[in-house]
Amino acid sequence: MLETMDILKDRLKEKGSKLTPQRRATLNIILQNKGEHLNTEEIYELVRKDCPEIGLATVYRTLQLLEEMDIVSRINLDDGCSRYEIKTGDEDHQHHHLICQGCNKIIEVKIDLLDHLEQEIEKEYDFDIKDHKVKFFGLCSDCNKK
Amino acid sequence: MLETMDILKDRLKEKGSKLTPQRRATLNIILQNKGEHLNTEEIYELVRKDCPEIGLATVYRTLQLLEEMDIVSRINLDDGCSRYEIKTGDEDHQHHHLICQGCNKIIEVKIDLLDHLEQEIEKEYDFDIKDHKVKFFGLCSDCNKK
DNA sequence: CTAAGGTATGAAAATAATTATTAATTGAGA
DNA sequence: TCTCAATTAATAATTATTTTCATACCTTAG
Repeated sequence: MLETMDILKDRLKEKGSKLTPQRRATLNIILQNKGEHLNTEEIYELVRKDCPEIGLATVYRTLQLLEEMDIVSRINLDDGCSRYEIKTGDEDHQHHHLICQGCNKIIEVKIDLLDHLEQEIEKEYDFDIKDHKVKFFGLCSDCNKK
Repeated sequence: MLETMDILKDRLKEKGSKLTPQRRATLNIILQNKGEHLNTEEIYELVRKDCPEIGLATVYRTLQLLEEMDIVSRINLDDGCSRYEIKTGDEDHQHHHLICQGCNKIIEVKIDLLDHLEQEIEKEYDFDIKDHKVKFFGLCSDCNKK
């Protein structure tokens, strides 16, 4: 099984770019925090522990790069900043997010029943769907009890 | 049938707030541009025609207010700014957006098959869903031909 | 070995959307 | 009419993000 880091290295090479220590450190933080949905600032703080000389601009640039390389996805939870999570290669098992309006917790939803809906839209609107983003807002079970 | 403007007036009064000329002008622009998805700057420019002395900050505040009052909804199309559209009272007929990656056109989708999905999620995750946002990215029929 | 030319970087400045502050104005109710 | 909270315009401040720029780092050609 190919490690994510090797995949990144290959994709960078294809593009004439290099896997630098800064890029390696940034990807490592994201890998080590699978399940979290860290924003840029949080990633920056964590990366600095391994790589204290890194600049914030480099983190921004690296995250952009990782998104282009299809290694992470950017999540927008309407909280004023971008968050990132590692992409699973498993295309059949996309997930979406439940955002609790009580405690801001983020829960990942593994169900994906959108295929059917997509087909219907593609037919009816003659629109070639490449990607979708779905968010659900509401109250988690903890907040519901209160 | 109650006019949207009257609804706004009532809801503002309940809260001890007033329907000012600036607020009236802002809501009017949004009503007159049903089907568009104007951003704050665009709304500001249009409102200024009726109400030249209005400040941009007031437009921001008014849009926030209109969202709180459940009169408009804020749409985030990942283009770096908030856009707004009037809310239809018709809760059974929500709509979502197709965003063309070729020409940035926005198409409204009338189909709403998410109820089923929501029920499933509510059961499985014990999460009380209040709202959802769905966006589809891809290519519209025009862009597909090219 | 050394120069050339590209990529990558940190620091700082620039930008864009939005929010806070403040002092003046407005308008509804006593 | 008078009073007082709500509202406003103008401006400053903030926040997230991007760009600029001079420098550092490689790799390859000479």
